Amino acid sequence: MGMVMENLEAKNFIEEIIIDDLKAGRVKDIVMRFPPEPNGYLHVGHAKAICLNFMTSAKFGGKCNLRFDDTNPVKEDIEYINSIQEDIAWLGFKWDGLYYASDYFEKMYECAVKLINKGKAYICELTAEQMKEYRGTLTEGGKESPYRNRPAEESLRLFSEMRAGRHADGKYTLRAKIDMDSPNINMRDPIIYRSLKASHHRTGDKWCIYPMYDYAHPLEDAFEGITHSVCTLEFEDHRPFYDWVINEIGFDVPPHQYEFARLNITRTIMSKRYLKKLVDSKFVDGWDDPRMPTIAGMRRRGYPPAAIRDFCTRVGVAKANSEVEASLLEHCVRENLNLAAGRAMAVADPVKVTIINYPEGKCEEGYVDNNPNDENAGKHAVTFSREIYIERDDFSLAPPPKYFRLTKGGMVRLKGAYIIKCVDAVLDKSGKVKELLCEYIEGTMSGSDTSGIKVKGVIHWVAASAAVDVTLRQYDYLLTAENADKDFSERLNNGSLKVVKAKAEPYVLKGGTFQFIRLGYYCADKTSTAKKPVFNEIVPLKDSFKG
RNA sequence: UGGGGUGUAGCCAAGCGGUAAGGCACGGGACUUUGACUCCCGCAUUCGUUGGUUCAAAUCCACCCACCCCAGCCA
Repeated sequence: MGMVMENLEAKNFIEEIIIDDLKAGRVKDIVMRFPPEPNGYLHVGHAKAICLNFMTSAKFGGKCNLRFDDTNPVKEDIEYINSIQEDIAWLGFKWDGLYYASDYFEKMYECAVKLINKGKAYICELTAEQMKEYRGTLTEGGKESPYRNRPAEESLRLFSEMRAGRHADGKYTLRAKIDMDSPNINMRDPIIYRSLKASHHRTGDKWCIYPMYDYAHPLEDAFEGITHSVCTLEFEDHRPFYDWVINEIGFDVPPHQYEFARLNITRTIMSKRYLKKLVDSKFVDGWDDPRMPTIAGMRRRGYPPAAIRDFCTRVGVAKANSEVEASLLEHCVRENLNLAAGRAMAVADPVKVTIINYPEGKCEEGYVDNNPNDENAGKHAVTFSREIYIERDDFSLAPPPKYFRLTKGGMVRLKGAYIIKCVDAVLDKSGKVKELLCEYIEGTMSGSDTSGIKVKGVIHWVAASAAVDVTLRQYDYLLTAENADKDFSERLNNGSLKVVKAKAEPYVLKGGTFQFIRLGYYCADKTSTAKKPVFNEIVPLKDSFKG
């Protein structure tokens, strides 16, 4: 271990802490954990935490557990437990231990009894309103509860009665006895157990008291031998209580909590509460709707897991609140797809082109690389014939300066086939292009071009005879929000889901639903200044290929 | 007016007393059977402000300013 250590460089402050702990001999094996509450699907923000915990522990030869922090049964569900496991696995991580906070309920109860016996916890009868009043304010200390010095025996008795369900919810709470005058509100005798007669998705009706997060979390970490417990910034104020619990119960290898800034992405809703609202109100098809910033949604968009991992690595880990530009995520996706994705041509908004000098019924095959970045990927044939489709915006009646694609009288190369020249455009009564009449240039077939003609533009296309209809969905943007509190519904109604019937070459496309990822030419989007396409390839969505 | 945090380029982010890494974005050029990709080149005389210590400060000290979090029987 020591030898290995010499070569390790810290990439962020968490790693730095770990290296220091290792060097100082404070810990010898690193154990981390990802502890979601199963109350929703995972989103990219979680991906950052997942990557942090799994990658960091792996880097130091340690372990990383998946632990469901299921201490509030009313918000949790088995569906979320399943989806979370799926998503983490899809992201490419394997957890060492799979645990549930609910498995520790008995041990946690015992710890609470220990605290009561030590005189460090008591049963309080203050109502929620009184509790709030007694808690004090940000600037003034609180008042001690009249039940604070209740004898341990009495608290013990009431606590076991709570457990037995003999008291109504809200009647009693178990509180840690610390300091009602603390400037840190979390230390003003926080509640550690509440009565809650709710059926738990795993323990059923066995329990009717549930531990609070602040009390449960340090114990869960300690039980699992977690050495470095990483959470987000808003828990910084909770750390003193975390340490209090660890210290009062006493553990040989005390876990420590460290905090980092959560991920924010421009124009992206990253709050489970809002995402759940989107799902519940049916603004989206579900948690895995491709417009959602969830892991499941991104999976359906065709984002490769490696791209998400790369993104999480590139955003870094620090304590400054920040908002990463969506372009970084998009860059990671494009980069990954460009290297790995197989290519096929599809036309999202087709306009018919007739090659007037090409014989009816004749067809030829051209060959295009399956992946220009991978020599071993091979080629596939594309059929060329008299009637083809090209992208509507690959032709311009009134071309702006430096327009490289098709214009009246201009020439363009059809990728993998001939150079064509547009001789006329047939318009409908509204002035919209209905059909283009073109001529192909003999001797310009891709791969055997002897013409010496150079054209600036190359466009994608599909042959009318060979093309198959597919449903192409262009998800231009994830659901976004400048301000999630304002005009929420209105923005949701402007969702960017566009479903269009499109034509695609039949090579890999067997019909079904596809996400179209554009590769190649300039395609500025409407709301950003990006010149690069957001998408680069055609990737099957879930359940595609079934026609 | 309490406590806990954070301020380095448009956005992230290294830096840990020796004279501002890297990525994204952006600009310019080369290349190109998609204007993408790839490849070059450029992009902070300055690190929230103001003072102080020092031969030397983004790094140490002090003050100030700005922003974020905390008063759930949620996590």
